[in-house]
Amino acid sequence: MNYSVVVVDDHTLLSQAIGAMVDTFNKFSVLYTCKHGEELIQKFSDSPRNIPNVVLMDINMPIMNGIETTLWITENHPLVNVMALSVEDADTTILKMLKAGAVGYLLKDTEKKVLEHALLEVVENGFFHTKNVTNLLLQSISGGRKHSVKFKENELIFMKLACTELTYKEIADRMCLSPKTIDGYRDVLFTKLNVKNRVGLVMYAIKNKIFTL
Amino acid sequence: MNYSVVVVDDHTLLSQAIGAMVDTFNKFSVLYTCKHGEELIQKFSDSPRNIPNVVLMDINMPIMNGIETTLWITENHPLVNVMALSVEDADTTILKMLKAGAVGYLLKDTEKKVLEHALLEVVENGFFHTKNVTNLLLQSISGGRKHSVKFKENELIFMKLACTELTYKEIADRMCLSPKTIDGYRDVLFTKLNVKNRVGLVMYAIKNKIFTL
DNA sequence: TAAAAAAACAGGAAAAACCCCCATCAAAAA
DNA sequence: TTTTTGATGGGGGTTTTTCCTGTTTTTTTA
Repeated sequence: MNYSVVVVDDHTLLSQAIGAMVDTFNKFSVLYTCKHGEELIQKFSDSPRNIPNVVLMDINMPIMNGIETTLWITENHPLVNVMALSVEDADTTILKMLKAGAVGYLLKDTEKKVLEHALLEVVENGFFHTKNVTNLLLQSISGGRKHSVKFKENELIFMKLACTELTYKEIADRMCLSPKTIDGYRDVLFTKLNVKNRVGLVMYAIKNKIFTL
Repeated sequence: MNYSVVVVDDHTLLSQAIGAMVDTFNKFSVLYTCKHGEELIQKFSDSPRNIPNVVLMDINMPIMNGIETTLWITENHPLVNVMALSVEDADTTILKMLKAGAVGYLLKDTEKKVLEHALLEVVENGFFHTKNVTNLLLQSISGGRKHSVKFKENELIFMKLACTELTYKEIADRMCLSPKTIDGYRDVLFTKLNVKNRVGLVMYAIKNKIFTL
C-alpha cells in the first residue's frame, strides 16, 4: 500500500514536476496537485478521499500562503503531515512554518534522494528536519531570541513610508502628524529593533516583509 | 532522433524534477543538469558531447546567473537555444534575458503541455514566446526603454556598503578612500539612477539584486 | 606624447537625520 | 482618586547627508 501525497505550489510546472518525481518513489503516489491553499481546502472539503498522508507545501503562494494553509490543516486535519518546501531559508519563515505545524522543512535545492528519505521519515517517524533546521530550533529556544517585536499600526505605516525617498517631514505630512511625532516613532523603532539609522530600519522592514518590493 | 536538453537551476530538486519531466517528452531527452552557470561552462568545455540543443535556464542563481550565462552561451555556442525559465515576471529581467540572447521565456507556472510545445517551437522555429513577452517587446521598442545602467566595480562595492548602517565616512574607511570620493560616488549614482537619497539607492540595490539580503 | 576623460579629492553651506529632555492630555490601572 | 502609561509633539542641539563648485591626479585616447 502506498502513501498518498499532495503537492501545493503556484508554479504549475514545479508542482507537476515534483509530483512526477514523487510518483517514481516506491511507497508514494501523488493524489493531485494544487495551485494554492484555497484550492487545497476546497479539495479536502469535497471528499475524504482527497485527504492525503502528506502535503508538500510551497510557502510563497498568492491566494492563501503556505503558513496560513498549514495552520488550517493542522487544525482541521491533524493527521495530515505537512512538509514545507521552500526556496527561501529565512529564519523567521522557517520558524513560522514549524510553529504553524509543519513536520518538515525542505529547501528546494535538495537532492531527489533526500526528498524520498524525508518523506519516509515523515510518514514513519512523524517528522524530518535537516541539521540546519534543528540548529535553528535549538538556537531559537535557548537564545530566547527577539521576543517577537510587536508594532503598532502607525509604526507599521511609518516603516513603510521610511522605505521610500520621502523625508521625515514629508512622511509627517502624509500621516497628518507633527514631524516631531515622526521623530518619536523613529527613535522608538531604532531602540526596539536595535538599528542605528534609517538604512537599518529599511533593511529590517524588508527582511521582515513589512515593506514589500 | 531526440533533441538534447540541459537544465540549469540551483535548486537541485527542481532541476531534477523538470529534467524528469522533459525526459517523458517524445522528442526530448535530458543530457545532464547543472547547479549554476559556471558548472555549465565547465561541462561545455569538457567535451563537445556535452553541448545540447536546448538549455532550460533559471535566471536567479548564485555563482553565475542566468543572464551572464546566456550571454556566454550566445557568444560561444550560438547554435544552442537558451530558454529562460523563471519565477519572476519583472519586465526588466525578461528584457535582459532576451537581450542576452534567450530564444524563449517561460514562467515556472506554465503547464507541462506548454513546456513541451515551447521546446518543440524552439528547436523547430527557433523561438517561442508567450503573448505576454511579445507584448512586452513591442512596448519596449516603441515606448523607449531605460538604457541599461552600467556600474563600475567601486560603485557596486559602495552600493553594497550603502545598504548597511555604516556612515559614508565609515564606508570611506572600509574602501580606503577619502570621504569626498564617496561623496562623488553617491552623487553620480543619484543622478544615474534617478533617486533622491540613500534610501532610494538602497531600494535600487535591492531590487536589482546588487545587494542581497 | 599631448589632449581629453575619468577618478579622486576639497571647501563650504544648507538640508535632513539623529538624539537628547520635557510638556500635554487622555485612557488605563492602581 | 491617584498613578501610570502611551500617544502626541515642542525646543534645541549635534552629526550626517546632500549638493554645489571647484582642483589635482591618473588613465585613456587620439
